[in-house]
Amino acid sequence: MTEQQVQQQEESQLVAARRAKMQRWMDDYNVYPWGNRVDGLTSLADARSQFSQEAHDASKEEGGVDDRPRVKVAGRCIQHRAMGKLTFLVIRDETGDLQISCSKSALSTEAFKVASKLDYGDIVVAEGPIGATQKGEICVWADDFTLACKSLVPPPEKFHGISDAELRYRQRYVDMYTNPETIETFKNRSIIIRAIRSYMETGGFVEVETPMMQPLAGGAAARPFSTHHNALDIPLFLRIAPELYLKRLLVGGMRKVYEINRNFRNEGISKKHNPEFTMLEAYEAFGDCETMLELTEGMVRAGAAAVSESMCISFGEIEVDYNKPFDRVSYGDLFEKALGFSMDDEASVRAKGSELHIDGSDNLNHWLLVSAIFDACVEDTIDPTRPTFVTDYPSAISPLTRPHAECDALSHRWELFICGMEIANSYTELNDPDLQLQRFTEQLDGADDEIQAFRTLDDDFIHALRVGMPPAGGLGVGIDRVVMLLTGNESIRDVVLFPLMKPQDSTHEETD
RNA sequence: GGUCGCGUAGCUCAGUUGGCAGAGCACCUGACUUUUAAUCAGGCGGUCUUGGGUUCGAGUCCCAACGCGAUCACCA
Repeated sequence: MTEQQVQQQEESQLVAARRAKMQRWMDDYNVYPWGNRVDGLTSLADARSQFSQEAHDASKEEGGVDDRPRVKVAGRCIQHRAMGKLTFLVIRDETGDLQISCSKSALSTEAFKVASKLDYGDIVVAEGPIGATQKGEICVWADDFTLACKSLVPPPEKFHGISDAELRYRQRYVDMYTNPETIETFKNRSIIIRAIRSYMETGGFVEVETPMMQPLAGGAAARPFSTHHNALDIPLFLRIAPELYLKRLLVGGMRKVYEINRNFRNEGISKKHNPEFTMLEAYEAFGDCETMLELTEGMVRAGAAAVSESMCISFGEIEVDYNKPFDRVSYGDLFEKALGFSMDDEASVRAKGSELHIDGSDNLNHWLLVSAIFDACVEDTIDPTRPTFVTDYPSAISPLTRPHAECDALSHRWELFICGMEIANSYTELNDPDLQLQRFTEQLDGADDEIQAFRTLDDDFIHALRVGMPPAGGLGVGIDRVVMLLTGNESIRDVVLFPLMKPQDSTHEETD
């Protein structure tokens, strides 16, 4: 927000009213509007569960003993109904909502005044027996009530929460308290990632952290973000993948390693792409892409089990049953089934390329053309309700992958698709240093000037391979996309707390 | 980056053929001891995203910019 906008907001009438009210409370009732430490708080869900009908009934009898459980709770005011000598308000915390009933006769004059004039958004602490109203609403009958934090900004519409997607992403904190399902999603994200970590640890994988700022951005083909280190006066790139560093760890002698962390790719933004995204990469020495396939199926299932008892989870119109074994189909079979001719049939592939008006279809390498056709019209033929491993990718589009011994056009690589999204990518790693050097060199030769500017041969990685990397399986999993699937959110922006947004106050210098 | 759609009060939205800027909620004042999006009475609130243009007159029509969304491209 610009200073001007902040100023406008602070000058608005609604804010001014809240400031005035706060000042009155400070002057007249000696209220400190910013609160202090509070011990012994009970969550709202906990407090609600402590309600006892017997104790409630007994407390209403003439001369009955009041042994209703006492609770101390805190939350943000989301509803407020003042009725003269009685005020009802509903507060919210991350576990749910609970009504607080404030009777003038049970509270100090000051506390009752504050309660009856409370604003939506104020954070309060209330203490008292947990009981119910005449209509049966479970509530805390407050005998102590204090302001914990004055909210100076009025909340959006009180009943429906905010629906404007832009506002939800820009002011996530407002989205979170007005739309409880937002917190639910991010708690589930945490649960899923914890389940995945636990699954990896159980499998003997060691979590490591490798550089996010790299002198050479390798391990994938994306465009990197670039930055600069002042003291060393060198350019640095935000990593596009941790791959080349994780493999060095296998060279060093670690058997099973994984990393869950952010990658940064300077590419387009879409429902499935945020410029920074969370990726799990795992490498297992003496494994191959088959071991990684089994690992991945178990991992996705562990995540699903952590957030869903039935493990049947809807994603838009699609329902996926994660109990069932995942499908697998080879790249070539899928291609032939979708198009009616083999991907080895160069003439038909060439013809199809022209038909689809694929860029450079006349002189593109056969396998690159196959890949373009595959992306254009074969991927969509995968049943979205069935998690599907597509295996045996062409080597030409898999420069870090070991080719098949019997047919070096194909490689030991698979990708996992669920609901039309690419979720994971895995290969039997190439550990022949000479072949790897050749692949890198070919890749660089094919690159245009712009790509050459940031893609440089990683000599040290080749050196590491010469030292010797054991045969290994490698895996990358798009964690955000897994969370999308397992929480039923169709946009990556709904599973990333603070998705990248264009600044609203962009002052653009016109350079003519 | 291309195409299409949207942008009106704090929020959600209406605004007719181009003719005084509207509603509900929120907010302010008052009443009310069992409310459930409480109710009742009264009141406040606008750079119609921004900048140009057409017109006697523009929220409305035209052009451009900005932001958001959808979609395509890009992303092995």
